[in-house]
Amino acid sequence: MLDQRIKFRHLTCFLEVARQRSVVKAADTLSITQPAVSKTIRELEEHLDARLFDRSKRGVTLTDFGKVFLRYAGASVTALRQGVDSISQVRMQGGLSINLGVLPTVAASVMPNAIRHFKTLSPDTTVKVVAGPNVMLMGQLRVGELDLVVGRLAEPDQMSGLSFIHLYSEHISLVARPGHPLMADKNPDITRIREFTVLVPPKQAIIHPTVDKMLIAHGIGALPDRIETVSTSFGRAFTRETDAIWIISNGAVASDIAEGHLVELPIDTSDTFGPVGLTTRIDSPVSPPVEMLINAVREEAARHHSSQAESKA
Amino acid sequence: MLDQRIKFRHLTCFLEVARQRSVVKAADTLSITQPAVSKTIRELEEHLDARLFDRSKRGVTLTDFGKVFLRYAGASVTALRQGVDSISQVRMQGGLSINLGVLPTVAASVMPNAIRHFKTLSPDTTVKVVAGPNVMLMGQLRVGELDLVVGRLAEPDQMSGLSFIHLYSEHISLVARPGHPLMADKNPDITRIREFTVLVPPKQAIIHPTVDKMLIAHGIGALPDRIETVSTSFGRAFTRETDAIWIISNGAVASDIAEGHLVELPIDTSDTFGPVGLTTRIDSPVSPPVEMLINAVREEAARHHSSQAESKA
DNA sequence: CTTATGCATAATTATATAGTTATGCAAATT
DNA sequence: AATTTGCATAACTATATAATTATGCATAAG
Repeated sequence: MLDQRIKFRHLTCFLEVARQRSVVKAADTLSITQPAVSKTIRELEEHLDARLFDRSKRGVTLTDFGKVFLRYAGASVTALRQGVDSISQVRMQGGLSINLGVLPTVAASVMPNAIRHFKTLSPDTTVKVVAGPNVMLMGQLRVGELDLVVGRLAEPDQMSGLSFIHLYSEHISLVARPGHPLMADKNPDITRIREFTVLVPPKQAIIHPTVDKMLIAHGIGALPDRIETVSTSFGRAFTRETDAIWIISNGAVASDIAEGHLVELPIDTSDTFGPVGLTTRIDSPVSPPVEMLINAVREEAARHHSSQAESKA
Repeated sequence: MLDQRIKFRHLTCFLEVARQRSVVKAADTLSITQPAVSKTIRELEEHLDARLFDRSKRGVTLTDFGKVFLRYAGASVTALRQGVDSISQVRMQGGLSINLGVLPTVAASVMPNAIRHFKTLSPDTTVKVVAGPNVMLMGQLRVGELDLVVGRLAEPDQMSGLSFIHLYSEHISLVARPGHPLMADKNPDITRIREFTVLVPPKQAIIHPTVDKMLIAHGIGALPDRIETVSTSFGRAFTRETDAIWIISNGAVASDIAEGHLVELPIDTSDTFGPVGLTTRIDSPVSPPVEMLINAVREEAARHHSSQAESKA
């Protein structure tokens, strides 16, 4: 069993000696005497019942046990440090905060419920929801301004240093208002969308290249009358009030389609199928609150997904 | 600063009281008296300079501070537990072990160097390298038989419960022996590959659907003379000795192409571009040794990638 | 061959610890 | 109103702790 007598004093001392490979130097930086360090290490070794260092006459080196233990000791100390820090953060700001980047696909579908659920579990954690061009969000994530970004998997070159957790996959849809002229036919000629204003994702959007490929694959090519927009609220309003066609990730309009506010054009978009999930930094392990949020999002995505499957059946 | 007087006794006691919402019950399961628990909690609160519980007359409840601290305390204790366990594992087996799944793309490119580098950092960790159909590897990863799988991103439906860390992206290549008849032309007609034996990835392979799509896109369709294989060593030998054409992820043959043992057919495979990376379980945080291996693979991939970029320039 | 380095050990000391039993006290239960 | 429940506090005690100084000892350096 875990020896309750182990104190963080032992671990920090151990970490320091391991780092410096020297009892004397460690004693110096810890501002205690050399024998105190020797004794602390010996105590830890006794508690663990394993030798952690090989003592030689020019410093100390980690044993196999020591090398293994080193990582875990570091993790343990880091966790406690974060815990102490979080307490003072709560004291200062009246609560922890999570900074969350949200892309349009999920902004209106899974996220509202996921965050609501998270807030029931952890009401005192402030969740700050940030929207914006994905390039910016990924940049903010990489420098630590965001803890988590939810949306489509970004292009490979933007993913360095980031980790992706898959939630579900979705395709891109072409939608229009109900009763749109193109839908008069049972099987409308898709190339006719050139006759209408088309709302397309702008260059910075994750789905931009995928949309381009799809259009080319259907022999549509450049669209003469196009509006580039990131705003789903604009897109939604504009599409419902005009004859425009909106090319947008399915998640952003799924509820509108389900409720009959928008209709999907019968075009094969299977090659636009792509993963939606959670992106985090790869270094700096996710803190417990962020982990809770991740779990909440995953649960909600699973629920969402299964209910979608039901509604299809 | 982190109060060095905090012992794991404090944390485990705190965790137990939080779990049971009761000082008396916690005292019982910890096999100490109730005042001892009260005192321990009070000590921890003094060390942290924050109240962790609200005391009422029917049990105790966590304060905001306590709720926040709970997660970190749990993480810290878990880490130390794992550390102690690892030491006994080392004692028993003479070393830690990591079970690693490797897909063909990286088996001959990044992984050898990555593992070599890792072994210099952690020579006493046994690395077990497993190859096989990706469906099997992902299954083993999910149940914990593997710690890590390196290769292409699997299909979305296989990724539930798994997390993906992107390393780089690569495309699929069509390769043949140098001096292959198709290469007599400068711009050979790609549909002529139907005249030759073609080695293709089998159904279970990750790249199978992508390859199918690509063939259809180039108007090739079903191949009359095909061999399905996962074995890169077979594929390599067979392709070099016959006029067969081998459809394989670029990474698996990159060095052969560079060294002139194989040549790449000039066919546009840009739509087969796909992410290569590390897949891990999403629950159960990666242990420090696995984390080290992940870092080694990432470094090696970065090096590999930059040297490839150089060789292109 | 001497000196310096680096760690271990011993002796010592004030303080902290980790429990214990006994008791108190307020709210909830009967 | 009496009792039970659940926690806090106090007083006490045997150990354990966390340092210290002084000293020893083997190796590496000069």
